[in-house]
Amino acid sequence: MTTSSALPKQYDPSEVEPRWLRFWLENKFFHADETSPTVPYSITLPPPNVTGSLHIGHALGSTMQDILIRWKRMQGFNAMWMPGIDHASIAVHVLLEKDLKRREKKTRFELGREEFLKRAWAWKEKSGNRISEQEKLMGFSLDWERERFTMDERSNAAVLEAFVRLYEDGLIFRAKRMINWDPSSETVVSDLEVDTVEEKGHLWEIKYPFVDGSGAIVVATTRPETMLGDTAVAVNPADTRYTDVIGKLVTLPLTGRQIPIVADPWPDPEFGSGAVKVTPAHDPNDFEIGQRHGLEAIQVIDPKGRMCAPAPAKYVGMTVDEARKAIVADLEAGGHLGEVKDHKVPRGRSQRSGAVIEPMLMDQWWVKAGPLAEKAANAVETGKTKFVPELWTKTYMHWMTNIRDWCISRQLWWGHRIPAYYCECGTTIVARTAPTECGSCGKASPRQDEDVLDTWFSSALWPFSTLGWPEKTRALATFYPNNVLVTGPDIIFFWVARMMMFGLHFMGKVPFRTVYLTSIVTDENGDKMSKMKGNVIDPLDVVYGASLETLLGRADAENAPDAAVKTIKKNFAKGIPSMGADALRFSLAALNTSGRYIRLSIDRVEGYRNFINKLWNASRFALMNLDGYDPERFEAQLTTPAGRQSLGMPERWILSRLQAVSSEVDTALEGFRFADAANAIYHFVWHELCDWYIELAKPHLHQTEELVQDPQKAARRHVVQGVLATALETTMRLLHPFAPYVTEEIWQKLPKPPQLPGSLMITVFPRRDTSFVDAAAEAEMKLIQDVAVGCRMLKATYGIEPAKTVPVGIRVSGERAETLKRYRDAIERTARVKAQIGASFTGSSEALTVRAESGPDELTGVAGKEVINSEVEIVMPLGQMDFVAEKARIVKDIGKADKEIGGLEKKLGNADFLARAPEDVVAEQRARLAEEQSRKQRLQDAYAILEKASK
RNA sequence: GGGCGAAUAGCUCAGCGGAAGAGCGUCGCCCUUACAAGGCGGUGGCCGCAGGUUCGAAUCCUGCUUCGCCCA
Repeated sequence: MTTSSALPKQYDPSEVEPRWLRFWLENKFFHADETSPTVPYSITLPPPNVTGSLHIGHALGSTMQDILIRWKRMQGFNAMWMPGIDHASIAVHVLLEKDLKRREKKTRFELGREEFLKRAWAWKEKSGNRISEQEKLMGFSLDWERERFTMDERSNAAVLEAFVRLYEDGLIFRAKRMINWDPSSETVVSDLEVDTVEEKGHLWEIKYPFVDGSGAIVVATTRPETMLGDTAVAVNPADTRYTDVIGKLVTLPLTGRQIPIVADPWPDPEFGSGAVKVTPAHDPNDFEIGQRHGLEAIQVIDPKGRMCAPAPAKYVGMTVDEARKAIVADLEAGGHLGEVKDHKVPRGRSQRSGAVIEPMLMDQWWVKAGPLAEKAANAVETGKTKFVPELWTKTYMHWMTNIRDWCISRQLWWGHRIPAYYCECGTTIVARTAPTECGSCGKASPRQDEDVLDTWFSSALWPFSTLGWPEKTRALATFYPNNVLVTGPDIIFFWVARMMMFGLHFMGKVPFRTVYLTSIVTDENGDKMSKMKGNVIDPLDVVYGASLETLLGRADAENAPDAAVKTIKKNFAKGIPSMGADALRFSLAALNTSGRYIRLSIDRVEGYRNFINKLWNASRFALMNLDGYDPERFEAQLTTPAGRQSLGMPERWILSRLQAVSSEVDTALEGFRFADAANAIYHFVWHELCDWYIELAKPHLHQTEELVQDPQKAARRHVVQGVLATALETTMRLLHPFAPYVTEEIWQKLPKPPQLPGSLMITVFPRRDTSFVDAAAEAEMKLIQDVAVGCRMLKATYGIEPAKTVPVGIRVSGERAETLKRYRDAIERTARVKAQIGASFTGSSEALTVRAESGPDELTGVAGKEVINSEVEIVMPLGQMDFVAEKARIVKDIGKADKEIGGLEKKLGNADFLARAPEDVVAEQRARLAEEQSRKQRLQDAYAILEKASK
């Protein structure tokens, strides 16, 4: 017999996890073969950014993907999950440039392109490998042999091909338009990567004198320094105050230039003076006014964020802020300044560098988004791709139908260099290989564009570039389109939308059939996790544990602000205990409801770690009691009707419940309801298997002399062993996608038929087998549970220690009495009572008996009474009962019954209800009323007995 | 300003037309030989407010209040 020392009392993930990870990797169980004839199921991991490490958002999304992939793999699909890393052009720049500045006090321009790229690659090697390692530790079953990088050779080839084809199709062009300029990194940034925040500022009124000397027009502006580039003043044509001045010329102060007053719908007569200055080169709205009126765009701010010619020499070289001060002072000195008010000013800041964004007019490369977006919108409208939760469809559609052209050039070095070549003669050549000479003038070596492409350009190709595109590979044929894309809603525009556009354009098919959007993980207070705040929970810290010192040391190394250090000290005063990958994964699944946020705290994970431990101990118990068990014999027994008959009610019950939970999990996962699936398993394992089945199994498993002698008992023991082992084995398969390590560990130890494969992860996921569904067993078990719980409640009410066995009488008749008698030992064991079962009571406060025949109760003494329903009640004789407490409890119960009865009577007294409600509903309500009335009567009887006794 | 959403137990959230639920917390009692990372029991709700539809509303509709998020 196995002894308890064979398995530790507490599950130790640190010992278990590395073993199975190695086993899975060595056996290449994560690898999918594209030539396999089985039905494919594929997911592409949204590639993590190479600058980071695995954070909690990745842990969430990837856990959901792994659950899907492991589930589908076990269902027999050819499941392929594509791993990779994103080169994150601008993020790497920001990081390396900061480092360069701090350590060497240099800019990237001083370092040079070549050396900078060398460092970027070195960073990629180090950081990229770390992320992959972390993904492995989480147990993610990614197909590592396919791992890719957005700047590896094959990706480069895909990007080049895509650019050239789009150019040839007229969907990529170069044009001078308004862009968001980051003066600190000296590059364009995407609209999507600019946050507009309201900052404190001023509204300045400036007087522009009319050229004809007839006074001045007052304009209001939040950016006085841009006046040097003004080329008009605009007023609303509906604004009667200005009707007469439209068409006049004003002199631009400080420059002496003459500019016109134009009528345009843009100025809001209510805002400021109603007249606005127009600077087409430095404001998107002004640019449009400029377009409408054919105004010149004069650039007075350079790419470094400094004033430049043709601004007056005095200001050239000043920063925007310096220029503002100087200009305001000069305007005031010249008598051109009007009122100055405090004003909230919207300011764009780069999400990446934090720098204030300058709108600038520049030549850049663009993707013509309209035609691509039309197809992408249509694919969702026609259901070729679906969003889950469905509400995100609107966000996607809204963006797609208000699409703007996509600026794809970046003045950065780390990325895919734009395959455009310029000749001195003015010709632009876009080609797959560098041209040796200009096609139109014949001059040698046209110069390649210095810029690189927006990172998201390569991401948009990712679902098919990873499978070999532009080559027509077998992998592409097998795994494209993907079944699902899992990502966060904040990434809909970056990834989802662009993958849809490029997927449809290049492949002619949507890249994925379903887009599942995860919630956003926040801390327990609902605040977004941030290193600046110190409330970040690092998934690997949860898995392996981290002391407060470790956390503080890391914060220090990352130059975290004092506030963050304080938060860390408060939130993680005792550090983070090691929870194991399974506990974290299960927590993320269980908390992933359809809400938009997941508030994660260590306490919650601890709760689910306890669940893993509970499962571990249930298995430990089973393994201690499975000696002599023969899985093949049991399996054979289950396949015959006679064998099935030999199962006891609790066995039939737990196998029936197992069917229910299996189908719940399956249905929930089909609908991406991960929390429902996880909670169904949690409830089954804890509150059905452990709380009831194992408790009921114990007496049959106990190896005694008597049992050895009695062949019937030995046979019964074997059946119980079989059911317990089977239930656990099935549970492991059900739970495996959520908690792969502990389930594999337990599964490997369980005795099971020899024909099963060598790893749990390649067994078959449980399917509903209706032959095991047993409503009768479920009803019988419910009665046993109700009675046992009733007994426990009576005991708890009177402060009787749970371990102490007390006598109870159970009044019940008919079929139910038979059930209770048959499973008397079950009640006695689970509630720790000595039960007498019969149709009526007689007795006193010290002892009672139950009579087989029905008749009036003759209780002369005091007793606690629990009414289960109209046909079952429990009485417990008590010498020193607290009459007051018991009467109060009964009064409360009568109150509850009264409330129910009142509601039901009202409902049933309503003629409209009787006439219009479906028959079965009416019948149900009638039955409930009868039940409640009977229950109330029993309670009143009990009360009367107490009254009599206490006199 | 435009759009999208949310409000249910102390907290986090399920439920989305026919008996108000779970997990965590909290309060009692228990070291009951699988598990104290445990067992048993209890407490706790005008289902945001006001109307409407319906025989019947937490659930559907309208308005309001409060709070999020996205876009300008």
